[in-house]
Amino acid sequence: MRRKRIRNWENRLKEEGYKITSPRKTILSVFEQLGGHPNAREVFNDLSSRSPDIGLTTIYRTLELCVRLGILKKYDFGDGHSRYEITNEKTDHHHHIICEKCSKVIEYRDFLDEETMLIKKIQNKLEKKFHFEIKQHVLDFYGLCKECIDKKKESE
Amino acid sequence: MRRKRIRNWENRLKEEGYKITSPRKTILSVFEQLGGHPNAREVFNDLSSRSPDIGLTTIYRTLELCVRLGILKKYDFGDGHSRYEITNEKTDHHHHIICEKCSKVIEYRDFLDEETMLIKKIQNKLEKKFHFEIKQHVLDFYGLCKECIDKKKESE
DNA sequence: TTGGTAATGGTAATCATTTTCATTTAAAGG
DNA sequence: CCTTTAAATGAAAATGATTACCATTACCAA
Repeated sequence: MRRKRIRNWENRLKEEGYKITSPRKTILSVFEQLGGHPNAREVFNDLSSRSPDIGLTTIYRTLELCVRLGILKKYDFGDGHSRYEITNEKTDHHHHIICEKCSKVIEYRDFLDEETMLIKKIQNKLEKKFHFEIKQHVLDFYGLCKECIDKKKESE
Repeated sequence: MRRKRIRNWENRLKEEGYKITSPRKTILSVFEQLGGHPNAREVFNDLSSRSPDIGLTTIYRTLELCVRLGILKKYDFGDGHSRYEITNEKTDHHHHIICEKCSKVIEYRDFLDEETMLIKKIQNKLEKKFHFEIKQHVLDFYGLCKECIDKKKESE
């Protein structure tokens, strides 16, 4: 049984009354094919050969629209570029390990059960204590990746 | 016994061969007195009456220098401004709850024992698996604060 | 007190992101 | 298939945070 590729994001756009345009298809295809956490310019560069007529403005607009509709997730790792990633069951909840030197990002999603429980527990307490309505959390680790550790050793 | 106020940051600067200058004193005093997580412009505005001759450039330079020396910590909550906070025993390790609407930031340092143990465990696992050298982690919660929840209800 | 050097401050530059506006296009209806 | 029309697009200019440059100033060791 062939599984039909359902482009969920097309439905989401239609649901909200947005048009399925050629630039939108092209931009989303980058996320479907490449994965990772590209920023606006990286999407732009990736498209520059295939679709040189898509402007950076449209990329920004499309990315923000998709974030609003939950099609993409937006991350800020503190390197001055907003980064985006397609939302789906597989990538839905995970954390990051970020190299402070070269900005490489690794993601992982094999949480310990203990972790999930602890986060829930903390979240409940915080909601009560501060009257917040907590929607999401970020648990990211920062450090040095293997390559940057090696480079550092060499230069010493 | 009077406890002499030891300005740790003066020592840190001297240790590294940096000078104790009037602008640096003034800028650091903002963090000692106000606390919170001001960004560069907020520091600048706070000083505009007291010390109108300190340039925004110097603020940026001083903040980054202090981050390099560990005198300040730098945060990025994704609202487009880097925010800074003085480092000391009291504020050393904590987490944030950030309102996605108004960008208010609450910090908390409860639940650290449980957290410490779990984080250590996760950290070890990740270091082995990905050959990373993990230096720090961020556990922040995002959602809506009481005021923004109320406002939202009113407007419905 | 003074000389050397780091620090400063104003201005201009940079870089990511947004806004503006004239032109193009998706998609609904005939 | 062919209009119609509002939404979408792209180019260029605007914005806003941060950084670079450079001439001037101010620590601080001698």
